[in-house]
Amino acid sequence: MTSKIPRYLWVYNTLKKQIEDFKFMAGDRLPSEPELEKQYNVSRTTIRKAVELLANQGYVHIQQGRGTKVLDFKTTQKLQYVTSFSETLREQGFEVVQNVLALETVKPPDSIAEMLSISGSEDMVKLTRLTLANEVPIAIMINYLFPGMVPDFEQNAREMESLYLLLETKYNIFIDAATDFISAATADSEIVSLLKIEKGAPLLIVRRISYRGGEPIEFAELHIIAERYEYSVHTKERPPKELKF
Amino acid sequence: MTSKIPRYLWVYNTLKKQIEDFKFMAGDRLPSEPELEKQYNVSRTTIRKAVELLANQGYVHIQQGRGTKVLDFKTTQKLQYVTSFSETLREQGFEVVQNVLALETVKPPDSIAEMLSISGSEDMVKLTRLTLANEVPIAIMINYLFPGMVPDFEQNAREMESLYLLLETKYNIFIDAATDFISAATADSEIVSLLKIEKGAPLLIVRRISYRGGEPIEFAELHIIAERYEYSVHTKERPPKELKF
DNA sequence: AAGTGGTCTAGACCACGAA
DNA sequence: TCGTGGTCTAGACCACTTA
Repeated sequence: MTSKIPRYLWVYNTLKKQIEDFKFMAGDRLPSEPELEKQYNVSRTTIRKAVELLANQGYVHIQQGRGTKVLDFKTTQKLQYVTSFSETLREQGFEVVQNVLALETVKPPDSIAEMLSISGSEDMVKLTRLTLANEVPIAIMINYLFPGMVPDFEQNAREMESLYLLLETKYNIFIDAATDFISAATADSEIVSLLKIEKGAPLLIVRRISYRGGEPIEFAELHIIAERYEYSVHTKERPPKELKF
Repeated sequence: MTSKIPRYLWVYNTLKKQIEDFKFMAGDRLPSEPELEKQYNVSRTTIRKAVELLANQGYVHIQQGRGTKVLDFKTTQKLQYVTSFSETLREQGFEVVQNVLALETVKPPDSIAEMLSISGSEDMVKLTRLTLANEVPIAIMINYLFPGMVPDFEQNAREMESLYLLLETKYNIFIDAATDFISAATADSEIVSLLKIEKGAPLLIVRRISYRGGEPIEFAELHIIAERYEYSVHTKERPPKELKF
């Protein structure tokens, strides 16, 4: 029964919950690895995998020779993963509505074709939406998708809550990485009328390429009203040592 | 002799080099794990650790039952790690100069004290610099540091190339994580005169908290001319499954 | 059914930090 | 020196994909 999930995940989740419930306080040391072995009755490999996950999520800090320190998990959480814009807003407690402004089939502009490493003569689905949080306009979002990946997209698009959720549930497409290119601009007249802001107001521009298994599967362009939303990103340790050959 | 570095790192670096040298082409499969075991004469654990690293760096994509696919490493590289602004510019081939505009000891503004979870009555070192790339102004950078961590900072600050490099070499401070809060604004008159741009020009605002071992050690605020620099970020897979208890 | 990656064990020895 | 985490082995069995 319990056997559906791997043991290291069970250990990970148990320890994580204890940290979140303050059974371990920030600054405390986690029990040592041999001790955890006994407590959970698993091998050291399994313990280490669980603790490594906790470290990746920012719950603990591992130090050779010293022990594993519990961190203040509220400060360094949940920022390092692929999420959609609307999901992030919802997590922050906003009521999010996405109004579809346009749904077309177009040949992508050269700049986008180049970023996706495609020819540009291939048709793509272009979805333009206005994002409102608590009924206030926040952003214009434009998504480009490959028609072959999303059959009958038009029917589904108009009633979806989140594009990523739709991709996962209806099309079984799971995005596992993304690259964001972040810039800034001032509002031009088209944006002004859609977002109902003054001309010249600052906008955050985010261009995102989403990947599954190393293949680009989506391009998105967000024009965000800077005064109403802030983008946050958590970056982690440097890559492993380079060797000189 | 060779024993200074762990074997999994050696395997990792060897495979990585082969991918970068196109010994394995994008789309190819990496040899299977048992095969790599034989080739490198190490255990499966060691092979798996090396391949896992490659996957984390975006060189390969691992699929259970199917194999490990080599990716186009140029498209998804080197974006997920902590780096300094000036280091990034240098990597892109610019000649970077940082002019120190001011070096003061101040009590941090409430907003910054709050982000760092400190009282605000504690003094901090405030360093204000103008960043030029190929002699063109790019950004204003303001750093707040704890005086206790950087004794004799004034002498070192004026001649450093990169703040992070100085922290590492002189003070043995290694930043291992950072959170960026990214926003946009339009240039006010103070910025206008320093950066020599028109009033109202779009700026990217990046506020960064840097951590070592879960403790905040630095706060930085960048005002970047949006037309001259773009910020990029790579995010990865979602966290492990949550369990319901 | 065969081959791939995923989980797990029991045990060994090494490297680092603190007392 | 002792206790911590870091590396590594040889082997077992499981889960997924493809044929």
